[in-house]
Formats: sequence, structure tokens, C-alpha cells
Amino acid sequence: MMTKANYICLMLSKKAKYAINALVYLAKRQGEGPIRISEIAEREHIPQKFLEAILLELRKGGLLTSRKGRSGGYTLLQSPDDINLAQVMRLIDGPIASLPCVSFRYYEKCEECKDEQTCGIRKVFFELRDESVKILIKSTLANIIEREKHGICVNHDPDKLV
Amino acid sequence: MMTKANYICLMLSKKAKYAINALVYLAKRQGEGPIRISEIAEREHIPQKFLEAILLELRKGGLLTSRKGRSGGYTLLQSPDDINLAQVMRLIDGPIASLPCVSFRYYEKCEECKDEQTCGIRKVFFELRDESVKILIKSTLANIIEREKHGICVNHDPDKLV
DNA sequence: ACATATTCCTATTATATTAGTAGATTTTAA
DNA sequence: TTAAAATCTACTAATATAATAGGAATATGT
Repeated sequence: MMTKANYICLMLSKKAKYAINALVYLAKRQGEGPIRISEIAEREHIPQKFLEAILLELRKGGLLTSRKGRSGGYTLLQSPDDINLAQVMRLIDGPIASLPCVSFRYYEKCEECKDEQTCGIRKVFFELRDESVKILIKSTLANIIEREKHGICVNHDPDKLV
Repeated sequence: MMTKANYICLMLSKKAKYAINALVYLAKRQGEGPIRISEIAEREHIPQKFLEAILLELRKGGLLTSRKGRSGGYTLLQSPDDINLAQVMRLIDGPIASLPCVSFRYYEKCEECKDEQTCGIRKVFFELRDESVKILIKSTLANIIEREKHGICVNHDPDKLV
């Protein structure tokens, strides 16, 4: 478990991470009929009871369908090309913006802000939101699976890029 | 206060937001000698006791100096051109990455990950981190103040950009 | 020297969120 | 009819967030 000392500024919740993992798993097995929660939980190392709740949310959000009873399970409702991470993250954790005042769908005024129209901080976070959404929208389940096939990750210092 | 219904995915803490506001305020008044906590708190609508703790962290992080006693207060230690939001956010809230496994300085392995080297999800969040850091590093206090002078914000739908 | 204004330090608290767990219920297929 | 699956309702433990309280240390103006 993450300790306070190295906690993260703009962190994704475990719930959203689990949701993404589960969806990618389902995308890979599309066409094989309903997949059991227990199978996903086991293969993706997600606590089963927690996953149950997550899949239910994804179903209610329109990304999955389910079948109960023997040989039941979950199936993707859309093509892996049509499900992207912006959708998933918004469904599970809410808006992608880093400040309520730069959210489009869930805008809320900053309590301490003097002039929102000109606020320089707000402009930075608008830019950050736009870039983030752009990246997350192009990252569909299909895209993620495709990316697994090409090249490996190297964790370089991001400051060096600038 | 933000309610659960419209909570935010990758949210900045109030503490970091207050820190940024205070630093921008200090940058605007650079050269006027030490600025009192009480003044910053009042003008920026930040709870004073909370701000005390924040300014102390910023001082320990090397961004500010202080003077105690009568006519004491805080002063920027560096030029507003040399303090950027990546620095500030890392100091106050930790790494900018959205997942521990895509942090350079505070890397931690994902518990549930099968092959980190090829993980497609990880690649997405590497990209997100790199873009975020790029934006935050170029956003210096000077840049923020400059931006306040030009143009107003329009909160458009970020999905339309893609 | 002294009063006062300031930062600095330690501890505590209320609230909310996160990350689950427990147990019963409903549905479906074999 | 039985077993296996999702579903529903409720609860819980741990942690982080956003502060607050009270006083100690220190510097300055008079």
C-alpha cells in the first residue's frame, strides 16, 4: 500500500485502475460469451467483491451487459474501439479536470477565486485538462491492446523532455 | 464543499491550490519586502492557520524565506521565472504521475500488473504524465501572471477538441 | 528593556474518501 | 431441483484531507 511519503498528486483510484484492467481483459476475450466475475478477479488480481461493485457500475454506465445464473457473466456492450479511458474514468471517478472550475460538465466556482475570467492558474489547468482528455479519448481498449504488442516501456525522467 | 456526486478523478488538493495562489500573490509583490501570512490569507481567502503550515512547507522546500517578529513575513527566494507548478505540486502533494508505476522519482510496482514492460495501460499513463509535466513546468509564476493579462477563459467541451 | 507582532512548532479534530467485506437475494442453466 | 452465477443492501477499517488550537520562539519598533 502507498504510504503518505510518496503519495501522488493527481492519482487515479484503484477502483478506476481495476475497472480499466477488467475492461481490457473483457476486450481481449470478446466473442467468447459471458465472462465470470470470479475469472476476471482471479486473472487480474482484483478483490472479487470489489470487482462485483465495479462491474455493476460499468454495466449501469452502459459499457457492459450481464447474464445471471449458471454460465452467466459479463460481456462488452460496445466494440473495444468505442470504449476509451476518458469514458471509463468519468464513469468511475468523475470529471477529468483537476479543479472544479475547469470542468465542463461539472463546473463549480472556486471559492477563493477573485476573477475567474482572467485567472492564470485556471488557464494552466484548462490546458492540462484539454491535453489529458485528448490522450485519454484516443486511448481506447483496442488501442491499449494494440500497444501491448509494440515496444517496451522505459521510465525516463519527464523533466528532461522539456 | 465538493460532493461525491461530482467528485473529480485527478483532482488537485486544496492545499496545493492554496500554495499556488499564495506563491502567485508573493510573486506579484516581489521586491516589497516580507509579506505577512495574515495578509496573504486575507487577500487570497485562505484559512490562515492552514496557510501557515503550507508556507512553512514551501520554505522548507526552498521556495521561500521568512523573517520572524515585527515586520516579518515571507519572501520568494527565487525569481518568479524559476518557480513552476510541477515543483510546487511535487513539493505539496507528491509525484505528478497518475499511477505509482509511471512515476520516475517515486516508482512503485503495480501489485496487479502481469508484465509492466508491455502493459498498454501503463503506456497511456506514461504519455499522460509526460504531457502533464511538460505543461506544468512551463507554467512558472511569471508565466501565470503574464497570462492573466491576455485573453479570457472560455470553458469549452474538451471532447470536441479530439 | 519591553511590549507586541510575527513566524514556528506540536498536537488534535472533523469529515470524507478509499478500498474494501459480509451476507442475503434473485436469476438462470443444466 | 440444485448449483452457480450476478445483484442488492449494509457495514467497516484505514487513510487522507482540511483544517483548528494553543502556545513557544524570535525579532522589531518604541
